[in-house]
Amino acid sequence: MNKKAKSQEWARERIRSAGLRATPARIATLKLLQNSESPLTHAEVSDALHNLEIDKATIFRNLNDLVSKKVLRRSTLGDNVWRFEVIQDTHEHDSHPHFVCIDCGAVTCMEGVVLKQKTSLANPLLKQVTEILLRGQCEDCA
Amino acid sequence: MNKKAKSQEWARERIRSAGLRATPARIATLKLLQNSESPLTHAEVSDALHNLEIDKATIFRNLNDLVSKKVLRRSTLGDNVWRFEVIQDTHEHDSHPHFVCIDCGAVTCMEGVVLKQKTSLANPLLKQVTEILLRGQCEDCA
DNA sequence: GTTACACTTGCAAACGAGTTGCATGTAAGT
DNA sequence: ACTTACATGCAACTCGTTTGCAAGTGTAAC
Repeated sequence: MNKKAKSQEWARERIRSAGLRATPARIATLKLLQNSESPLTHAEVSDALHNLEIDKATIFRNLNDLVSKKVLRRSTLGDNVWRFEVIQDTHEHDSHPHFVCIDCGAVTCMEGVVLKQKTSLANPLLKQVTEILLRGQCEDCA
Repeated sequence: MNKKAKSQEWARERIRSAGLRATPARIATLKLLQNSESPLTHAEVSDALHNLEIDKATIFRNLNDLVSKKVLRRSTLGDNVWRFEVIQDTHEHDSHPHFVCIDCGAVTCMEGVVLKQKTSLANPLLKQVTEILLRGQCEDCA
């Protein structure tokens, strides 16, 4: 099996195992994001797949569906535009903080960082934190 | 001078010293944000001041003007909506972490929480963090 | 292979945040 | 009080995103 067919099959399997139907639009979207080095906006995805003539609403729906199935991650750089990237299933992504570069959108995992109370007073809210997100400039963009 | 008049005078002075005219809309906006415990969106400001019947374009312009004059801080909390808060001119006006409820969207400021390295290894990325965002369920939604 | 149905799509219309042009109104220095 | 540069109200507009609905299509079961 050549590379292209492999990527195709990978995308197909990832979508199906998420409980979604492997439609051409979804496969193309996932392949595109998987091969991209940084998160892409809806517009960028739409643009890259223009030859397939997929409706923008469909792309939005697929991106959001894949996000809710934990196949993609959706983040914002502060420009009021969502960006999407494939969640690599190498390790558990819920437990550690993520760092989003506000310039390039790259998301990095920060295993070594943890939250601490400044005072001895326990903050009840801290117990309910499900995600920690740091925003700033990554080394490449600084 | 009573409390209300004091707050009014404070807002007036802060706006004027920023080089802007102290109009009723601006004073009301600044007073509101100063008395608020968490950053507010444009919609929330607009809603709170609805009895003054200030146009939404005016509120947007004022918020942005106050941001560019460094009176307010504008931040995005992951939902693609700008939120505004007064920059306190006390010695430590570092930005503090924000807690966003993933259900109701409520925002809480977490002054007492700080990031720490788990290991002794310094993470160079930490120095470039401009915003810390915690996401989870607030007490009301839990 | 055919069938059947739930899931997807395309289209268009609607939505919400935010911006802009322009005529009118007003804060504040004189 | 007068003047004018700055602010406001209004409406129209942009842009990203969502939604309702009818038509189309994966896919599991035959």
